[in-house]
Amino acid sequence: MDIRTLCLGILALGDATGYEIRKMVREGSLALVAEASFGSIYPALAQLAKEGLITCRSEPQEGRPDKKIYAITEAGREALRRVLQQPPEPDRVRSDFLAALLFAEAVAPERIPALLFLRREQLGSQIAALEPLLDDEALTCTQRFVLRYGLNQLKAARAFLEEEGRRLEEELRVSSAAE
Amino acid sequence: MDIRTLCLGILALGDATGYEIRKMVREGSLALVAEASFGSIYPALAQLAKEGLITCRSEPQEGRPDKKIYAITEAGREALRRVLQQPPEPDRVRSDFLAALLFAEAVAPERIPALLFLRREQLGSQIAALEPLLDDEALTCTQRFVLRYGLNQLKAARAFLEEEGRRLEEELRVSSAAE
DNA sequence: GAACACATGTAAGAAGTTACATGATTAT
DNA sequence: ATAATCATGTAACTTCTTACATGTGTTC
Repeated sequence: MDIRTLCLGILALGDATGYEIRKMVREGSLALVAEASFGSIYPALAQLAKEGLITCRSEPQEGRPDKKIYAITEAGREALRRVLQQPPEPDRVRSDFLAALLFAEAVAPERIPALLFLRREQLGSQIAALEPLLDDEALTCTQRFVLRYGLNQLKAARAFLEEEGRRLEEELRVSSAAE
Repeated sequence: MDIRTLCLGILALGDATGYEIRKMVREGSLALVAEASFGSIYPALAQLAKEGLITCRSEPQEGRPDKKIYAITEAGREALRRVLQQPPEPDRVRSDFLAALLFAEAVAPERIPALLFLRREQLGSQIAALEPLLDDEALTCTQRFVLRYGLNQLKAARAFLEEEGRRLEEELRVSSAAE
């Protein structure tokens, strides 16, 4: 899903400014799912507006640039529906942690316990950051579902590391002692 | 982790050609972790060789281009170690499926059951493709760990969809009937 | 008074993908 | 015969990020 479609989809959930879209992508349930920077969001919004898939109204502000509030049009909804008819691509996971584990075994096995520890920490704080979002009463049931899905995945990873991480460390100790 | 480092790491696991690296990234435990196309692998290998982090020996072949077998050097190992000293970045998940779910609620809620179904199918075949790899006796314990980690995540997702997917569909039926 | 939140936008550059170029061998 | 596998490489293109440009208001 490219940034254009992402912006279009977010605007289907409600009117927003570019700034707000960025915030949603960084903090909300959308953060689990996608990424986007200002440098890609603003041009995407301009393009969508030019094509009539969204509209823009300016709200004057003092001491800062006018707020540009974008709203999806019926043509935009239709375009989004067409995209959603396609089966979504498989999720892509890009895990530097797992890659580092694999490579560390070859060149720096002593680094592995630290990698496991760091990841457990990281997962813990991600979970802690996400969990309170569930308390928001305003969530739709699908938003709640997505959040819970994300939490489920993070917790599954943490549980795996708790249970199996020590076992891995043990195996490595044994095999390095055998040399 | 950029493609350069990825190639360097793979060569730390053993000598390989560009073609083989591509295969590992598509099929092995590495497929869970990273992606790379020929268009990025070949230039990366050429660059690494120029910098002395890997070496290249050519093996003549008939009827096809010479096989270029790359091997990591001690300088390469050292460079890789330096990279591994840095804490790895948090995993990035890019899930068009979850995004589609969120957006579908707004513009095409009738599409949600199909999305859930498709994802369950997709997870099933990913799991089925990965599971037999565990039988490979040649896996190092870390490679096995990574594979099992990946399987654990896929199964956690599938279990979540089995249990909670139906509940979501039910909730949506109720709320659409209420209109 | 330093840092962060608000607010938009552009331009240069990084990083990678896709498609092209070439062609034998092997399996279906 | 048609497609897939083996094998390398380049060039054009897409896509996105980072950094710059600008400035006020608010919080620590």
